[in-house]
Amino acid sequence: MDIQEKIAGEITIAENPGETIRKWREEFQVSQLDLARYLEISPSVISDYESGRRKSPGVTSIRKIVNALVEIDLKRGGQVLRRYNSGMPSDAIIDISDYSHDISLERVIRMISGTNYSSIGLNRYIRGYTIVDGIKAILSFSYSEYSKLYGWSSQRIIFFTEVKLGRSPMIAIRVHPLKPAAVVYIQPDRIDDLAVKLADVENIPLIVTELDAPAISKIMSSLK
Amino acid sequence: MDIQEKIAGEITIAENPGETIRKWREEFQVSQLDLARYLEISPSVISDYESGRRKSPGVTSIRKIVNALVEIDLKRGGQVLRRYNSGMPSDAIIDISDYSHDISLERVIRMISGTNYSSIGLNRYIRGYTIVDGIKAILSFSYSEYSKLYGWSSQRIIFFTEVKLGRSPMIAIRVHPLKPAAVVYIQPDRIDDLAVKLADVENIPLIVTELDAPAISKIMSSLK
DNA sequence: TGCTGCTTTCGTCATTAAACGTAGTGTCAT
DNA sequence: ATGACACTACGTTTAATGACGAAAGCAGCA
Repeated sequence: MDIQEKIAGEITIAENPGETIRKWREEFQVSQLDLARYLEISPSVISDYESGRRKSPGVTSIRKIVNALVEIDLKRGGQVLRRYNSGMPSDAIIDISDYSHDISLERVIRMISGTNYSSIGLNRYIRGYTIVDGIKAILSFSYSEYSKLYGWSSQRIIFFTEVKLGRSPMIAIRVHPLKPAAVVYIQPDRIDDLAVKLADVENIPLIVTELDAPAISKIMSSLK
Repeated sequence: MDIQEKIAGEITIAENPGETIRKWREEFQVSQLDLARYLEISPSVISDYESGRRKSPGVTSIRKIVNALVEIDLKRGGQVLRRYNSGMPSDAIIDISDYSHDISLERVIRMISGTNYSSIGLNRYIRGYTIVDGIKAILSFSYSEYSKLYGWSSQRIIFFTEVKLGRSPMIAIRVHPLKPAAVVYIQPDRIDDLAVKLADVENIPLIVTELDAPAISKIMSSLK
């Protein structure tokens, strides 16, 4: 989920959408005038929204306003965005890609010679994959950056390298709202009971493979 | 952030809001007819939205629709909501309380004979504390339930029992948006390097105490 | 075959959002 | 005080929303 959706959602659900628009405009430190100039409309329009004369703004207006705030901030160097989004893409993500259609999880697991440690079945479909360095991700990702693991669809496999007991990755998944379709540990030292238990609770298959990350990357990117 | 805002945000930002409305209506397994009946409007209105004849629905319409979907699901027992929100209150929280004013962290750590394992100073203040069973919390809390650890203020100490290496609790904190003022491990087996590193990165003092949970509970509740 | 339930399409109408522009208030630095 | 800037208030226009209801297209199914 990106920041635009978060702001738009807040505005839409708020008792008073206008006030919420104002809150975010001020948060971004954009004057009504600047916003109006950017959108090439009259400043009074912004005032009308915020004061509540326009009681139920349409999604197009909201989208325009929210996008404008974000884009203005980006032009200024993205200072505000960084507070919410903080950080740049890191080197924790080794490979990430999305497919344009469903791919059978069972087939993928067969191709990477995976062993299922959980009691969750493999008859589901994925639309993307992410290969991530477990330790680096934990150390370098802030909360909101975890959503980067999910690319365009949360219906995906996440591969973790640098796994010792396998607890950390499953706990990160447990605590985070987005859940992958499957988790694969790449050459882990061993698999802790808690990791398996968490996988079962979350209804996420927990797979182990002895192939290495480059090999997996090659296989996954060649699919379809 | 609750689910209504998430859905509303998605609808608003989507290229095609109507399709996104449909997606969520189907996700909730509500027919256009049921939704229309609940909102006491004609089914054709829903169809008009979803088909895109109404290109820029206002926030009131969206709010009504989103709330209706959630309320209908609740009436049916909240099956879909649980997938996103999952879980009931648990017995993982041993004690939780809030103070009506600031209390010096340094003083608290002295009273519980704590040792600071991190390089973060103790000159800060807390407004509450939570004592939680680390394992049970991880197993029974869904994402949104983690906020229960924070009571009224996130300016608080969180005590964890049942700690082995001390990685899991810090990872949970790392991944979650709310951050406590300090973390205390109650009689851990040992302290892993990664736990300390995470505490430093998060700027949260990581303390260890050899007192047991009931003793801590007594001390913390007697404060002021 | 015909019924029932779900959905779509469309013509129509009242209301209101979306925009303008002008006029006006308040607050600063100069 | 004289701009410059940020915002508010309001009257006005037009295009679109929000709603209806009727008709008709598809399913499944007894």
